[in-house]
Amino acid sequence: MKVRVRYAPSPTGHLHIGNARTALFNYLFAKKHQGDFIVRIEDTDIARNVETGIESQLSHLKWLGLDWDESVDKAGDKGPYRQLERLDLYQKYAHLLLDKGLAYKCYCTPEELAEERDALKAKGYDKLHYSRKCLHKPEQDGPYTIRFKVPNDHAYTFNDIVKDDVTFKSEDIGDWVILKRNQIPTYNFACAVDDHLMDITHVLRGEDHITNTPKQMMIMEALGWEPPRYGHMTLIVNEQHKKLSKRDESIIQFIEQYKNLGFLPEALFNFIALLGWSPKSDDEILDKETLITLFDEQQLSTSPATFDKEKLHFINNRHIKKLSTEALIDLCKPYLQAAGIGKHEDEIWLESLINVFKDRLVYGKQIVELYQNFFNETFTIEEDAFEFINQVEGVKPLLKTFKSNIENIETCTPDALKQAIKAAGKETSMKGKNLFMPIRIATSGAMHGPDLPQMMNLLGQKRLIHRIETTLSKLQ
RNA sequence: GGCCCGUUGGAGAAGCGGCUUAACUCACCAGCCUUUCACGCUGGCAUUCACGGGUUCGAAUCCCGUACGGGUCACCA
Repeated sequence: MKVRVRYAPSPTGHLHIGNARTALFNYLFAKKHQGDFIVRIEDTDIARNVETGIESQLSHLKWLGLDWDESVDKAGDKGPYRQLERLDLYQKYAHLLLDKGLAYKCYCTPEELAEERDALKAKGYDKLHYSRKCLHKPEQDGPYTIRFKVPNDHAYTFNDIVKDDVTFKSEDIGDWVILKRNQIPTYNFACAVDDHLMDITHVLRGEDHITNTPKQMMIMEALGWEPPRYGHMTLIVNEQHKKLSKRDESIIQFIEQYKNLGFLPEALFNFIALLGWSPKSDDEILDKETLITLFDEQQLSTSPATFDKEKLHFINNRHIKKLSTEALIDLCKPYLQAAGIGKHEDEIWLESLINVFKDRLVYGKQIVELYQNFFNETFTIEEDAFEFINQVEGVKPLLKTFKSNIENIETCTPDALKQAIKAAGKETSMKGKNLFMPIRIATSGAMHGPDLPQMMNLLGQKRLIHRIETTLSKLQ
């Protein structure tokens, strides 16, 4: 049987990193097994739907490099792919269950139910299940919901792709609503119906869905359907080991934000694939095609995946280093322009700027920050750098010589600057670390940084001279 | 509280009963390279797998208990 998986977002907001991961693993699984990847829109919460939700979800999936075989914009023969367009289907099956005596109409109001629950809670009960008081109520007028009659004394066991055998007992589940007052299905019901009707063979989703599984299984069973294979991936947690909450400010959570910061889609794809999964290979910098061939659902982790920001930065940096100069310029240019940087400079200047920072650039927008720290008009020397330079024997003659060498340069190029360094070394008999470090510190203020001649060239003669003078005055 | 799940170095993680004197990656440290820095390369960094018991010739790996952490209990998805 052909593998068919689905990613089923609700259009209530932008693409979240957790959802992106679900989508990504379903995609990987489908591609790995030459199956179909379907995107189904679960928009049954009409109060929370956002106008642009669908478009936003789909466009960011696409940006990440996930393409689908069937969805709202790419019809297959199992559509429609939006749940609000399938209401007749859910209603049909809900009434079928009603006819079979496996479900019943409930006339309780939300207020009544809340009261009931509060009363149970007050008595200290753990199970706040519905009382079933409408189970035998005669047919009456007015709004109603349809509740599924959960079988007594039934165990739901499934072999989870990630967690192996998992069992839930029916006594832990109360009769639940399958069709709301507004005749729209609830999530678990619509999901079960659609998974069957769309021939879904495998369901890969977050662990927060694991308690939904028995509910979906009982619908399948009541309707005489074969449930798909389920796999529940561990949650993504933050540094405090809490589930990523959309309000958590410590982590950037939406794909769009990463895109806007100038993260690369292939890097994000790479990073997300490592969230709760690991390849057998040693290398962790992987492209989409490699990830597809390497993917193995047996390698899905059972312990929570910690969102490691450092790792994301590392991975993105590695992908940036792979970029051609042209691609990197395309990435950085908009941020520089927005910050008003380099307006009067030419393409060559831009290219050398980017080449100088390429090695340490984490994401596109960071180029602005790097630029500003680097060209800062108020030149300051870092503490450890000053300590170092201050104890170098003969540092002042060296810097003076170097300064005059620079002043004598006619056309400033990296090569001319390199010669200036060499000459200063020769004239003052300084070499190695004691030659390069003072020059680096006097011109950049730090002990670490990009390639010296390249960087100095970017700074320009005037600024270099000024910085060396500042350093000299501090040295006394 | 009930039910489900997890716990390996500074960090992310591999490990699926003997090949583990615990892989790999990040960070850190050292060496080489480059007359500096960065890159790159090489090496160092858990005698130990939350704790207690058990099974076994043998356990990070299986079982039980404890502690801690998390998820879930809607006419939300």
